[in-house]
Amino acid sequence: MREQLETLTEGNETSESSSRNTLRYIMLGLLWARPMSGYDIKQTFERAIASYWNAGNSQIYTTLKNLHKAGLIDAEIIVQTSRPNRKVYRLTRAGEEELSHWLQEDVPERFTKDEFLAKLFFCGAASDDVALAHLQSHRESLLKQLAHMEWARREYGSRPVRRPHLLEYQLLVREYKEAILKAGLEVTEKAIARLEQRLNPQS
Amino acid sequence: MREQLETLTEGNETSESSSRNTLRYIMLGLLWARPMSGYDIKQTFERAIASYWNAGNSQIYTTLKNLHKAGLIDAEIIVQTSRPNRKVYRLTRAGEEELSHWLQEDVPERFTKDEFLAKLFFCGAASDDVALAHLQSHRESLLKQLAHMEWARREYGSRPVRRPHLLEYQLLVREYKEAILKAGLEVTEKAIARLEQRLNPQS
DNA sequence: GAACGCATGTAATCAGTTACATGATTGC
DNA sequence: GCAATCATGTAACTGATTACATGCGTTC
Repeated sequence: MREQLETLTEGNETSESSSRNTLRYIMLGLLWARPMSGYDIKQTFERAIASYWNAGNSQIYTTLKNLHKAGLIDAEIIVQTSRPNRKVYRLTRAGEEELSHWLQEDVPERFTKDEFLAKLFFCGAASDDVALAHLQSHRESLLKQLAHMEWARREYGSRPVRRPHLLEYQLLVREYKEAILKAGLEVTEKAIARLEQRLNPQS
Repeated sequence: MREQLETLTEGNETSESSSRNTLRYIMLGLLWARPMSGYDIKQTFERAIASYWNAGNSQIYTTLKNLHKAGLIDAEIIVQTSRPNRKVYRLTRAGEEELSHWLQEDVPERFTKDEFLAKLFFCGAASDDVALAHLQSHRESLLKQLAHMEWARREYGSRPVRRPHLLEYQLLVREYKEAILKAGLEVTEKAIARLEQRLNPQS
């Protein structure tokens, strides 16, 4: 599909990584913003990132171990008495470079999975009731996501942060995500109205 | 996170599958619409589904083999002279039931990855030029996707099909996808304008 | 004679999910 | 006494990508 010129087979030692592995870079980015433990990272995902990326604890902790082994982050154990100890990680110089390299790289054009649309596409093979139920629960899901963004905006939107310049792009991302959620909601609600009309044409 | 009651450990022979493995079901759905070869399936992905799901040839062919082994599809070899032979698959009764079962199941709430937003989120750690470049190439990508949908509408939108009832939901999916692409485009263009203004404030 | 369309696959690897495992403290 | 929050991980598995492998016919 895309031709790959292999005329220059040598000379690829520059950086030993070329995109993908997005999670690694997201985590580097988070640790650039401030030093954090695996637990903190998980929290940040849930609070601020979950609508376009997420990871389970298992993946987070193994990735932290990898990043540490690769020398991109340093670890420090914070001893606590009435709570389990924390391992707090912070970016090294090499980690900063890796992050900056990723930021400058083009975003690879990979398709975005959407299981809802995939199922809806085939709803003609089921009944309209089934389609309606999916649309309704999708609407609930969208409303929940929008409510969560609203909550996050209040809770974390206007607090002093260590990296103020990050805030601007975080707002942009939120604006983007909110816009597409709302656009999806509109189409969903119109479709629900149409179907309800058809299935239940009283009044 | 979600508790799983294991009080009823027995009794799970009903259907040996419970969601996930979306690709399998998409392929069953496509074969329900009409019998197809792996090659046809790949084409259909590219033409009609690629914006919210896709798969490489390797995955398509191995999945076809699995579905066949599971008795959900039948295979027939179509001998051709001036072209490689084709293996055309069609749904069995068991396959239809599996599909219908999936269609009635709730869509599991899994987050949707978006590498563009993930990178944009951290663009405060780079320069505005970098962010601008990403936004511009994202705009191109959105325009390309919209153009492709336009093309698909003309090419495949108004032709007789074996399963006319499918068409309605396919149109809805297209409408949905188009709406969110346009919403994203709008935000992207506004952000580009803002950045260009800032980086290059002549006139 | 190069590139493209047709047509099918295998092997190795990587990313991501699920299940499992532990344990103290705080609030209801 | 029960659930939630804090806190860190390992092992097994499944889903998805990348690289590799083949080969004929048609069009430029």
